[in-house]
Amino acid sequence: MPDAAPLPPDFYHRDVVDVARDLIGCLLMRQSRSGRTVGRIVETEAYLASGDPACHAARGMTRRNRVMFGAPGKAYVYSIHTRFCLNAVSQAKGEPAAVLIRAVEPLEGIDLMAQRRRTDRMLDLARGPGRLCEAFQIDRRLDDFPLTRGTRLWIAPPDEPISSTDITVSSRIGIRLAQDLPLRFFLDGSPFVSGPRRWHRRPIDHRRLHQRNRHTG
DNA sequence: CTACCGATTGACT
DNA sequence: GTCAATCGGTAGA
Repeated sequence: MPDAAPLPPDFYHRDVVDVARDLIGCLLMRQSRSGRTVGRIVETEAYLASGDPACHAARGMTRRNRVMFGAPGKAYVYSIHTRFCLNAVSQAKGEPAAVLIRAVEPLEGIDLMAQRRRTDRMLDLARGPGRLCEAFQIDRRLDDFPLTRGTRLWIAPPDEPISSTDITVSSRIGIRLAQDLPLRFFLDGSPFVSGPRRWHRRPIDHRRLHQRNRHTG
């Protein structure tokens, strides 16, 4: 595969929902000392600058989410449950919005991904945001890194055209708040997509409700 | 400092 | 389908 040029800053300088949809089919590129890995983005989620309580920026700037408040086109990498998640900061400076890259189809550097993930199963290499980051050796050192340079970590346009009719929307995965917003996009029919393949509503978490009720009396 | 919690994953029924 | 290990981030005393 030839070197693929990165998407320009203007690509990210648009409504975050448009960016999330248009990232489906794009190529996630990672060049590290140990080699190159490439994957086709098959699943994303948008996190909105306003009206979205599930967005990390919903309750103001902190040390963790500060990158979201900056210029579009940068990586926002955060840790959760000992894993990392990769986002592309989008929309506009001062409007903290981002696209979570949830899954890619491994295309190049599959052996390297398998080594990092300690599994040979193709479907376990980069299906899910935490697995993806492990396969691509992405951690908080890449927080605030520009995705528009074509070095270390970048995103390139699709290698083959994606029809908008092949992209499905659903609710987002793994969040407690704002579960009903249609902000998850995925490539219809791809086995490399994580989670449900159609619209769903997550079940009520009774354990958490109980804890919450007990705590608030 | 403590307490709580999660944009997850892997193991298990 | 269910469940919890695990730890950095966050808020608050």
